[in-house]
This record gives sequence, C-alpha cells and structure tokens, in this order.
Amino acid sequence: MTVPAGTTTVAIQGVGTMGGQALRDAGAPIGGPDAAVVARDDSGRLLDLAWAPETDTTVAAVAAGSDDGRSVIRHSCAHVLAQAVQQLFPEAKLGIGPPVTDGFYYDFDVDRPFTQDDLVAIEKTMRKIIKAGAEPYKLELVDRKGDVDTSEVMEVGAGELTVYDNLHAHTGEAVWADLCRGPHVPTTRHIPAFRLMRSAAAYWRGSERNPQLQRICGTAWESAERLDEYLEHLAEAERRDHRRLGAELDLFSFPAEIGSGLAVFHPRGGIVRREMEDYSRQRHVEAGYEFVYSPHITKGQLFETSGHLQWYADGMFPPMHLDEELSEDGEVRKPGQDYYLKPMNCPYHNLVYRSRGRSYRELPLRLFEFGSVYRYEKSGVVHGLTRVRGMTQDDAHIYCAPGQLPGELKSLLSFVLDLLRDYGLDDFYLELSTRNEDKYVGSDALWEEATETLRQAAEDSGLELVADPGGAAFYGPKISVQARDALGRTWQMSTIQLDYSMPERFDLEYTSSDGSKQRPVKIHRALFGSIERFFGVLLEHYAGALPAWLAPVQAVGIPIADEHVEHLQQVAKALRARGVRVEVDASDDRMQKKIRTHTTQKVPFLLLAGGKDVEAGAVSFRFRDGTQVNGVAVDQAVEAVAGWVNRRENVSPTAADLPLGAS
RNA sequence: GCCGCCUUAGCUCAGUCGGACAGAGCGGCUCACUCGUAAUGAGCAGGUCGGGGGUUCGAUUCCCCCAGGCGGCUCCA
Repeated sequence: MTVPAGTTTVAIQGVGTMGGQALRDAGAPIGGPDAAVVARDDSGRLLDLAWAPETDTTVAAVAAGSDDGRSVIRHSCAHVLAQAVQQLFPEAKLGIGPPVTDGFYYDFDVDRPFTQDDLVAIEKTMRKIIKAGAEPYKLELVDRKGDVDTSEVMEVGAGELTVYDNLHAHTGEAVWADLCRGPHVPTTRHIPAFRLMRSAAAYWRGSERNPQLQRICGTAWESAERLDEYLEHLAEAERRDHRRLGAELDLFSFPAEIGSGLAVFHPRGGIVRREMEDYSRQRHVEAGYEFVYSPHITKGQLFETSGHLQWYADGMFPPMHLDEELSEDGEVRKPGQDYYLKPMNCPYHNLVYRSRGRSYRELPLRLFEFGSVYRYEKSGVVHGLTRVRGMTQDDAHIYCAPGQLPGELKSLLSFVLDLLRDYGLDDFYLELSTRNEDKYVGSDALWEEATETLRQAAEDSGLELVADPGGAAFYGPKISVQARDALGRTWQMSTIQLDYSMPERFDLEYTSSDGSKQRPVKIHRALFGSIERFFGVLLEHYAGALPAWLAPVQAVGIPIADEHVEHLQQVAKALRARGVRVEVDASDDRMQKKIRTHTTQKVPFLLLAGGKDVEAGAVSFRFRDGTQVNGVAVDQAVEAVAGWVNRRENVSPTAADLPLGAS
C-alpha cells in the first residue's frame, strides 16, 4: 500500500459537515496524484467525500495514488464507461463494473459483440464525459434506495446499493444513473488517465452455465505518467514473451501437425532444458532422492484406484479401448481394456513403493521422476509453454512415518526455495490451499491435522503466507511457492501437498520398529511444476538473456579478419576443455555484424581477436550490455569464462564485475 | 468448452474494393569485400496466400466447415 506524503486526517465535529469539505479545510491536496478522492473513516470504510457523518468522527484522506485510491478511480471510470456505452448503445443492459488489478471492466448485455471501432468510439465518448469543456458532469451520491426501477438499471449484486446519478454540473439534471455500492470520486475530473484495452466475452457472474456478456476492459491511473509506465510495462512483457523469444532464439516450437499445446524443443532449447534438469538431478541426489521411471500409459484401473478418474476424467485424454475380442456373432468374448495416457505420476510411484515390503528404516523414502504427463486442457486455455497438453513434471513423492512429517516438510521447503534461488528466482511468498468442500476425500480429522502441519511448516519459513480457501486437490491440502519475476509478476512454482488418502487407497504399509504394520504419509512435491513452464518463466524473467550456465551458446569467438580465426580456434579449444559451449564465427560477415548477431542471440561472452590480440596472446571481451575489456591474456580469459559458468552466476556478465586485470 | 479477432516466403509484415507473373525487410545460399566492438555490397533461391467445401466466367480476396494462433471467460490433479 502506497501511503503518500501529506496524508491528512481530520476529526469532524458536528453533524452535517461533509468529509470532503473537512479534509479540504484541513489542507488535503485537491489535485495531482496525492489528491483526496475518497475518505476513510476510523473503522476503515471508504466513503464518498460528500458523505456527512451523523456523529463526531475522524476521517482520513485517501490519495488518488494509493491502492484504494486507484481502485476508486478505476471503479468510477467503469461507470463512465457504462455511461458512454449506454449513450452509444441505448439498448445495452448493465452487468457489473468492478476495479481489478491494474484496471477495471464492465460487463454489458448487448445484441452483438463490440468491435474495435466501437471501442474507439466509446473511448472518445468517455473522454467527452470526463472533460466536457470546462464543465464536467459530476458523479454525485443520491440517496434514493428503494426507489429504483431495476428493470431499467440492472441489479448488480447483493448488499447495500445506492443509485449514483451523474449530474450535469449546471442544470443538476441526472444524465445517467447506475446502481452501485460506491464510493466514487467526487467528479469525473478526478479520473486523470485511462485507456480502454480490449473487449471479450465473459460469463455472467463467472459461471459457464450462465449466458455470456460482453466485457470491456480498461485501465485507469492517478496520472498520465503512471498510465504511460503501465503501458510500457505491458510492452516490455510483450517483448519478453517466451513464445516470441522461443522463436527468436530457436529454442522450441509448437508445430501445428503435432497438435495444440504440444511443444518440440530445438537443439538450443534442448541444451537449456538439459542444464536445468541436470542441475536439479544433482541437487536431488545430494538431498537423498532416488530416481524412478514410469510409462506414459496405463490401464484405467490404476487411476480408478487413485481416484483421479473419478475427479479428473474431463481433463484426461480419452481412453484407447484395446484387446477386445468378439465372437462370430458379434458377442463380446473377451472384454477389452481402457488404456489412458498418464496425467499424473504419483499412482505409479505408489506401485514402486508397494513392489516389496517396506521397513521404517527406509523412511522417508524419496522417489523422484522427471515424468511426462498428458492432460486434455480445454482448447481455449492452452498458452505457450505455461499451459500445455504434454509436459514433464519434476515430481517427487516422499513417503514418511507420521512423526517424520514436520521435519521433512521443513527441510523440503528450504530445499525447494534454495533450488529456486539457484535458478535466479528469489522473491517468494507462500499460499496455503485448504479443502474444497465440494471435492475432497478423507476424514475431517485428517484434513485438519494435515492443514495444520503444513501451516506450521509454512509459518516456520518466515515467508508471507496467503490463504487460498478451497484451492486444495481432492486428496489433501497444499503449500504452493509463488515467485515474483523481474517484472514483478507472480507465478505459482513449487507445490507441496500432504496426502493421507493415497496410501490408504493403495494400501501402503511399512513395518515399524515394534513389528507392527503402519501406514506411511505421502508428500507430493513438484518443484518447477513443469519443466516446460519453468523454462518459459525463466525466459521471461531473464528476457531471453539466460544466465551463462544455462545459455545455449556461452561464448562466441569473433575474428577481426580471417587470419585471426586460427587464434580463436585455440581459445575455443581451451574453453571446450573446461566444458564451455563455445563457437567461433568464421562466416564472411563483417565483425560488426557478428557482434550484432550474437548480441541479439543473447550470448553472454563475445571474445574478439584482431592483430593486437593475436600478437599479445590475448582476446578482447564484449558483453551483452556492450561493455568491453580488451587484451585479456588467453589463460586468464578462459579461467574467467569457465569460472563464471561453473559458479552458475545468474547475473549477466559485464565488464565491471568480471575480475579481469586488463589493459 | 464459450465469445471475438487473426492465419500471405523460415521470421516480421505489405497487398488484392473478386481479375494479369503476389511484394518488402530480415533470415538462407552464392560471389566480391578482410574490415577493432550492434546491420558491407551485389546476385540467387524461396509462397497451391492455413486445410477442405461452396458461390462465381474467375476466389488469396465473399460464404460455410475444420485446424492452428491471439485476447478474455471457465478450468488447471
């Protein structure tokens, strides 16, 4: 929450004094990003500035540029949008128009979807409404509850509703009205900057069983500067869109021949992926995980036992019906079997566990698999690498004795966070997803215990913890790690789920020290979630300029002229011996062109060599940011590059932070 | 799955109000140039205009269906 300088708080004494007047009298700013747009009373309620208390009270100014202030501006802007739409499309009925993150929307019931041209016209009309010459309309609170013809003005929702009329400044005539809870900016002049973004269909009240309305989305800010910053932020997000970078850097593609949501990785993408996986493997070995493998298809029985088929059949590829035999007359002589593509790894791991008797001495048993799974995602949701129909999970299932849970969860959480940090993500918060009352199995007591155990582990981490009621899978609660990327966007990364149900369904046991059979508790844990998705997130986080250890090509030798190629080949050979992925660009492009090419390809180290370098047994460094260090002795250069790569430095190398004693 | 929009060369995009061999830049290939830190020049190749059907004398252009993509909604074990 932004708390602007000069926040004004004022005590109102005497009935009938408007909050806005009191704040103005107390010196609250009336213009600019700090302008008071609404008031907050001492109970935290947001109130119109026109509101007048019935008893003595204290109100604080809510600045335009605060989170609440922006929400109010956006909400008011949504009203202006609705007014403009009804002005241009008198038959349009109104749905709801709330503020949302970074903007607002308003849903309309209209005969036909809005076109691009419609949006342009609507935006123009909105601008007119906001600043119709010197005399803007006022958006004023009119207390006319119970006096509303709801067939005219569509009901918005439950709760306290008031009619807001937009009044003409001079005549006082109501030019437009909408039902709303408020509060609003005192006049439309307090909507300094907005932009309509797009229109799209949306289900009425968010349920796909309801008819669709046409939604217009927009954004609004406390100043033109903040709007511009926001638009630039969107442009930057588009520039670093992993789908675009994937093509530009020749990393992966989605051939239409394969099908929607199914990616192929090209050689360069394959290198990145292999590095990501190999490092993860190494860390898992160190942390006591054992590696297992399981097939991509299975008979349906496995997923009936696990319960997935009951809950998630819609999200699975439909079965192949195999091995059925019919007699001459068409009777089924041998019933067939349904085989399913694997949507989850965990049932297979239960079978690994169950393949022999288990002792308490083996626990916690940590099984890990880079397991490819296939899910029939709805056609409208497939999105680049972040939402696919075929993906590889870095999936681990840990079987513990109940008493081992707290310790295991704690070390697991720090393992997960440490590993994410090693890939360069370091800004996290946790989410605790609790039971979905419509979709769960297991007793209340077990859910209660599992949820509390997870909550404890989450709280011990010291990270911010956000509740996600109803977000759990059917078999148990989960903690998810949300990571913020370089643009401040959050992505759900790792999940840790507790499961008492699966061990029971699969009748998993271990023999405890007293010889009795006991049931283990299972922890499900995905770290990247899906490799593909994590790949996409990292690409966007780094804007394609991957850390050197992940970069497909780590160094390129660029000769000034052909005669310097040989020298660079020697350097490359030395680098290769140290495990560095290096190429020498011996093409007949000019040197400047080569620098451009490999800079565009985001190669972290460019090693130039001309006559001076060859003579001195040196190379000259050029980095992605354009900085350079010339005349570095070859041995030192090789050490610098190899050291940087092997240390898995995540920042982009630049002249300033490379230890090169250069000329 | 639902709504809207989109699909022209490997990539990014012009263009065709239904009519002649469909254009450009980048990329690729060839040749010349051998150059000190983000684009040397010239030439060549490359497209059944996403696929199928329909309307029409004639369809890349209009209509329908399908596929793929984009933006939302819904969903996400």
